[in-house]
Amino acid sequence: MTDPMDEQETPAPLQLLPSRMLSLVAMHADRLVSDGLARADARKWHYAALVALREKGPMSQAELSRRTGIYRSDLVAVINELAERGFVKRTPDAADRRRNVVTVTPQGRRHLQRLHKLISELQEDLLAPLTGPERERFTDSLARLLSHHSGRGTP
Amino acid sequence: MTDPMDEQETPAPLQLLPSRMLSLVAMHADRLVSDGLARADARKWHYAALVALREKGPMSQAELSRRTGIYRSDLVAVINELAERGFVKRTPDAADRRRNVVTVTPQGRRHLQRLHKLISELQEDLLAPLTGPERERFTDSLARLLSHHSGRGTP
DNA sequence: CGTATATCAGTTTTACTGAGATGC
DNA sequence: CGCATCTCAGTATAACTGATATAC
Repeated sequence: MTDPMDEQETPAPLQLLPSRMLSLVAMHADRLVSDGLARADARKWHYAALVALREKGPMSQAELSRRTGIYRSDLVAVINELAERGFVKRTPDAADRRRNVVTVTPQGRRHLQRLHKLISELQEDLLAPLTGPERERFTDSLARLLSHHSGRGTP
Repeated sequence: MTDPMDEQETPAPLQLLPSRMLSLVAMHADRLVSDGLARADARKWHYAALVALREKGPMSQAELSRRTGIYRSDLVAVINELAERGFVKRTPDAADRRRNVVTVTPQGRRHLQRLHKLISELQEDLLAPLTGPERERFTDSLARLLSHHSGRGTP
């Protein structure tokens, strides 16, 4: 009493759809990273903000928001958290008094070093089942997909 | 006046972290698929449910929930939507009157065919920038990552 | 004036939890 | 009785929107 009507093309088993696998793997990756960062009392946006500040130097919150993709409104909380922990300093911009300039402190720099190490290990864990060359091809493909689907760089 | 303290390892530009790229590409894939399905008046879970029913034949909602990963509570709405459109039928199970048996209708089967075609095209769009062999390697890597990080099959 | 900034408050979305009614 | 099923109602999280005050 199985289904008597087997027509033309059989839908792929759900699990094998690239879009679905991407979504699931991304979820796992996300949990991996979030949990890892949580153990270091950090969140993804903490890392994103610190990296951006480290790359480009001190900048306003609006600027930081644009660079990291964190919403201007949510950025407030992120900076609060980083400031509470002494990793960044928020100082009014003398030149444009609407702005706060966000600066990484020495402790923030040390913290970023730790996070960077942590994150590297987590990427390692994430890609564990792939060989070296496979990882390169995989991340290269990801980069190509990303730039193709987001018109350019930071979405 | 750039930052005078450049220590050891430079954190990778955020955009190039595999975990981050995965997340972004997955988001794009998700929008692609969701939007595509929306144009066919469908949602991802509709497809998932129909595929599972097509694969295994009629089953109870609890069973369907387990197979698709849709939460028992959310499944109700999914089945409602599919039933409204005449794609599935919900009938009490005579053998176990707690259960509803969900069956795909002929229209449901046709609908699934359409969705299947649509989804295939969308996968095509998703992987457009990759060559044939690259796609194979990419999806193969995804599958390996998935099975590695979810202990097995459906999470 | 129109535009940008920082902040706060609120919505929307979706995964997820809890509890009740029914039946095994 | 304990356990499973279906259902509804509600929480939690995070992305996202809107509005306000201030300054350019």
